[in-house]
Amino acid sequence: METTVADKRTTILATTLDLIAENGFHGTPMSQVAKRSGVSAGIIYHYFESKDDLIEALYRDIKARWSAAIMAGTPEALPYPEHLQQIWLNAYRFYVAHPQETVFLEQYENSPYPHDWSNVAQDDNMARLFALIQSDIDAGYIRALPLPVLHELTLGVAIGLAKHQINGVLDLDEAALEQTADACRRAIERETYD
Amino acid sequence: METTVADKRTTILATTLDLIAENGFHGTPMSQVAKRSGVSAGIIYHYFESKDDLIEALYRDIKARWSAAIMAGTPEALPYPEHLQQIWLNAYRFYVAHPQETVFLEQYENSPYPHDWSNVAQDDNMARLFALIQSDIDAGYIRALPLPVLHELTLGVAIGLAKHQINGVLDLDEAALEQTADACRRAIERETYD
DNA sequence: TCATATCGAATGAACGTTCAATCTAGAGCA
DNA sequence: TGCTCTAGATTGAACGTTCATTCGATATGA
Repeated sequence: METTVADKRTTILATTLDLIAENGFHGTPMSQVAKRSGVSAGIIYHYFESKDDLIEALYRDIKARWSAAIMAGTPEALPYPEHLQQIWLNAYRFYVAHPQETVFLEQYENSPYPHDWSNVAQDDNMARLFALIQSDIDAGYIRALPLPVLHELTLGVAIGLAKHQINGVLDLDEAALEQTADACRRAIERETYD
Repeated sequence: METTVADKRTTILATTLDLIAENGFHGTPMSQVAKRSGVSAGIIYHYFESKDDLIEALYRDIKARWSAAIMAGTPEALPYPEHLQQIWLNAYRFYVAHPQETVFLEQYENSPYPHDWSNVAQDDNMARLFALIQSDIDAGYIRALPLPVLHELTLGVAIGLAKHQINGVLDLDEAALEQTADACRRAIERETYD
C-alpha cells in the first residue's frame, strides 16, 4: 500500500479487517497486519494501544458504517410498510455487499470480548431507527414486543440470510428477497382482526 | 472431578465446554483444561488428537444433543401448527437451559473453523425435521421457501432470542414466548387467500 | 507380562509488545 | 534560499511470555 501519512491508520484498520475476516482474531498476528499494511510492527502501537484496542476500534468503525447504511435514503419519509421494507433491504444489502464486515461483526459479537452497548445507544442513526419503530408501535402498525424480539424477527433474520448467501448455500433473487422482507413484516405486524 | 476411568473423556469435554463458554477458544489453554479436569496435560492427547480435534468433538457432541432436544416428544404426532410450535419451543428451551452450549455453538459457527455440514445431514433427528418440513410444504401449510430461509425465520430467531435472554437483556414469560413462536409461524405460513 | 493409561517436565515455536535508533518534514531564522 | 533544530513518525530486532504438543518414565489391570 502506497498510501500517504494521514491514512496509515485507515490502512491498518482495512488490513486488519481483511485478515480477521479470513483467519479470525487469533489467526491474525500483529506481525502479519504490519507486513500486509506495508508498515513496521511497532508503528501499529503508535496508532492503537494494543491488539484489543485495534479490534475494538475496527468494530466501532464498522458498526458506524453499518448504522449509516441501514438508515440511508431517509426511510422516515416513506409510509408505514415501505419504510420498514426499505430498512430491512438496506441491512440485507449491506451485509451481502460487505461480507468481510459481516463475518467480522458476527465473530466479534459472539466472542467473549466485552461489549460496550452504550456506544450503540449514542449513535444517531440508531436513535432514528428506534424512534421510527416506536412511532410504528404507537400507531398500532406493529406489535408492542420488546426491542430485542422485534430485532430478531427482522434484522436478525437479514444477517442470518446474508451469512448463508456469503457462504454460498443460498442465492435469493430480487423477488425472493422482497418476499422474505415481507415475511419479516408479517411476523411483527399487528393483525387487523385482533 | 473424581470421575472414574471410563468417562475421563467425557469429563474433559465437559470441562472444555465450561472454560470455552467463559473464556473463548483462545482464552482456554490445554493446561487449564487439564488442571480443571483433574488430569495431566498429556492424557488429553490420548483421547484427542489435538486441541482442534477436541473442540470439534465437543461441537459434534453438543450438536447431537441439540438435535435430539428439538425433536423430543415426537412432534410428528401433532397436527400442523402445533408440531412446529413444539419444535420451536423445544429449541428455545434447549438454548435457555444450556447457556454454555449456546455460547459455544455460536462461537464455533461464527469462527473460521472449517464446518463439516455432512455430519448434520446424517443426523437422524435432523432428517426427521427436514421430512416434517417438507410434508408441511407439500401440504400447502407453509411457503416453499429455501430451507435456510425457513430456518432463519424460525429457529434462527429462537437462538437469537435465547442469546439475549442469556445476556440478561430480555426476559420472556410463557405468554410472550408463545406469542413469539406464533410470530415465527406467521412468517412462514401460506396465506389462505393467495 | 504386556498393553493401555497416566503423568508432568521439557521443547520449541509463535506471539504481543517494547524501545533505542533513525528518519522526515516543517518551522524558525539569517 | 539555505541551514538548523525539533517533534513526531517509523523502524525492526529483541524480550519475555504463553501455549500446544511431545515423550520417556511410571502405574495399572487383565
